[in-house]
Amino acid sequence: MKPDLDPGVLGRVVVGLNAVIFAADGDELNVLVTESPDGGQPALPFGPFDPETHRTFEIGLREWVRGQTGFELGYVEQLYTFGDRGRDAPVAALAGSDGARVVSVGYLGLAPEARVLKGADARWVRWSRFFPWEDHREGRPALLTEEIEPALRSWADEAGVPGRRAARFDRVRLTFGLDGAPWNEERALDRYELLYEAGLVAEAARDRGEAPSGRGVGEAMASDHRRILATALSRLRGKIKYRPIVFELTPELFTLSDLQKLVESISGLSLHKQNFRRSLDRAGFVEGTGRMQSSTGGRPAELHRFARDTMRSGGALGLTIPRLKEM
Amino acid sequence: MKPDLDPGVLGRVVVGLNAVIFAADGDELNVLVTESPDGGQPALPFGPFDPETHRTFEIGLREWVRGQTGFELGYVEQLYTFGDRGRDAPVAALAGSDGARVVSVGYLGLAPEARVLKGADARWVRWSRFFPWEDHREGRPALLTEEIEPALRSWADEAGVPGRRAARFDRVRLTFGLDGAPWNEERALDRYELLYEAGLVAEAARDRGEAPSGRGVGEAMASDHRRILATALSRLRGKIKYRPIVFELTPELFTLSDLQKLVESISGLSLHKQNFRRSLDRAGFVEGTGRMQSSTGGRPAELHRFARDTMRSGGALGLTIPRLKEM
DNA sequence: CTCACTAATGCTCAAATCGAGCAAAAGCGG
DNA sequence: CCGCTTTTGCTCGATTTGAGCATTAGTGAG
Repeated sequence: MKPDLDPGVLGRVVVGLNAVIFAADGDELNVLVTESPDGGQPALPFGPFDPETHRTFEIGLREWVRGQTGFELGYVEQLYTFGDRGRDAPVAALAGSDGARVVSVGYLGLAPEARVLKGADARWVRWSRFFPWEDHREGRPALLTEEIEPALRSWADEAGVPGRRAARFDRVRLTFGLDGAPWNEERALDRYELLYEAGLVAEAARDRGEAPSGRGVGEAMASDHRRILATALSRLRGKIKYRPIVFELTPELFTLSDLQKLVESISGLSLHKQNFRRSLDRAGFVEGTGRMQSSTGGRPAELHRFARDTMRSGGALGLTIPRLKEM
Repeated sequence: MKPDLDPGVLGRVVVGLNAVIFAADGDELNVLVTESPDGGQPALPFGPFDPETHRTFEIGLREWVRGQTGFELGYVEQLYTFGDRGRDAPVAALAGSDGARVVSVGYLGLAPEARVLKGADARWVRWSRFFPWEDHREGRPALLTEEIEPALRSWADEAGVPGRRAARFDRVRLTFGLDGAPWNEERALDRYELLYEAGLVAEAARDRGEAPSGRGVGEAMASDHRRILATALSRLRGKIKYRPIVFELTPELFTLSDLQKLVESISGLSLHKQNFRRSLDRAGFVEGTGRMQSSTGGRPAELHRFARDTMRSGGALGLTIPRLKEM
């Protein structure tokens, strides 16, 4: 079990940093994407990690995000490190002529506001363009019931051995909440991976070097960036339940409805208003400011702020998500 | 936002894989450690990642674990990628003479049984050697109340500005569950990091190049391995609550008490027996086999197995932890 | 000026879940 | 056969959830 790590023997590795940067814009959660160099497909912002100048990944990340977009990231958290061989093909140009292996460390970043960007080739878009099946705020999307579910069922049906068939059915049922199983919004990554395996996203055919059969569901991204984005979405959806990180996405002052709309946009669910509020003040997350906001019609709402310090001692550390029954 | 990733310009990076491998042995959860090359301090198994021969990190990991210990890992999951500069000092020898930057991808692996090992320099030890303050099965450890808490309070007290003092107190209170705040077993990593910051673990002085002041709490490990282990413990403690991965650690057949003992050993808590069982069959995780085990005294217990397929549709995907009130 | 409309806020009630404890059942050892 | 131990079954009150009704406070049209 002695390490045998002579760098002279091992192949070259280059480390890159991928950032999934979310920001709220009105009621919607947006993600920062760039136009990919190889034309057409949107990509996640990507920056090199230079071990000579950057003491930590996080410092390197913050630095190039600042340089490229002119803004300061707030909350930052490491997601996952992607190192599969197949994945460097799409970024072969970056690997240099000697074909170094590209390893990407994915990060999740949150910013309170979708600010105008310095560089022209990056823009904010809704996450739902890439995962339309994940937005259940208006009920279960038709795309899911009319296209995805039938396609997944026939994919499960195609499995050879009966045992494999049953296993596939079960997996489909549990990840997509079919036949009475509950929809779990946190499993966005599992769902993307299943769709990839079943060949329903355009990336699947592309990565196998085949011609795309049909359009595929949702908009494709460069390389494995849609998988990274799904990882980020899953992580964010899970984390708001046990850490008060929604407030990294809110402005200083907000109404309770604004906050609810934001949580709904993240989770892709519609929530029960009164119960959402109840859980907020049980946890002691927010405090009223007395100031009112004359809304777009209806009774004015009080402006609240995140109660950084006043957070109730015994209370939960995250939001509970009081889901409405599926319509 | 164009990537500028010319490998010729960037410094050298070497990727290593660190594995935290847990296995149950009787009622106790053990972790696999090796004797560190630089004498004395235990280390986590560490293997090189060779981009030439390994298609994915996971394949590389499984291969060298198989080669070094002769057994096959079951469940494997990526934890975190550690790339801070400071950390290569302790593994400088591994980085080669040209001082390549060492980036370690940490993995969590679970094995159903602490099998005898081929190689002689790796052995199974209880995790609690490294984190004695995390084991609350017999009540809150004396170490915590008699040494750690007072030391942390005086560390908080030392902070200059009053605002910083209050912030430190609050952080101590919430991570260690003081003054009425609840103890959250999942926050093992936060607690280790706080102890490190407060200089209460031996690694803190060592990494600053100082002489160790006092012994430090718990047994120290090489490099930042104790932090990696804390990451793994936190992850495992959290994950058993929403995925049925305890069963990656159980033998094929087990009694419900065995299972409870195992969960207690992982979480460091004692659980309420009847409520633990109730939550088990609400979720539909286990099924009886009819066979009995004549125990060490007392009524014989039925042997159960993990109900892989029968898992109740609507049910939770993980265990609930019906904690006993702190004694 | 009043009334309809809209959204915020306040409150209630039943169902489900959780924490805790009592009691019976089934082997073992003397 | 009796006391000991551990498994197993069951009950009960306290919380926490899910869901809906009612009231309040603005806006804008008639």
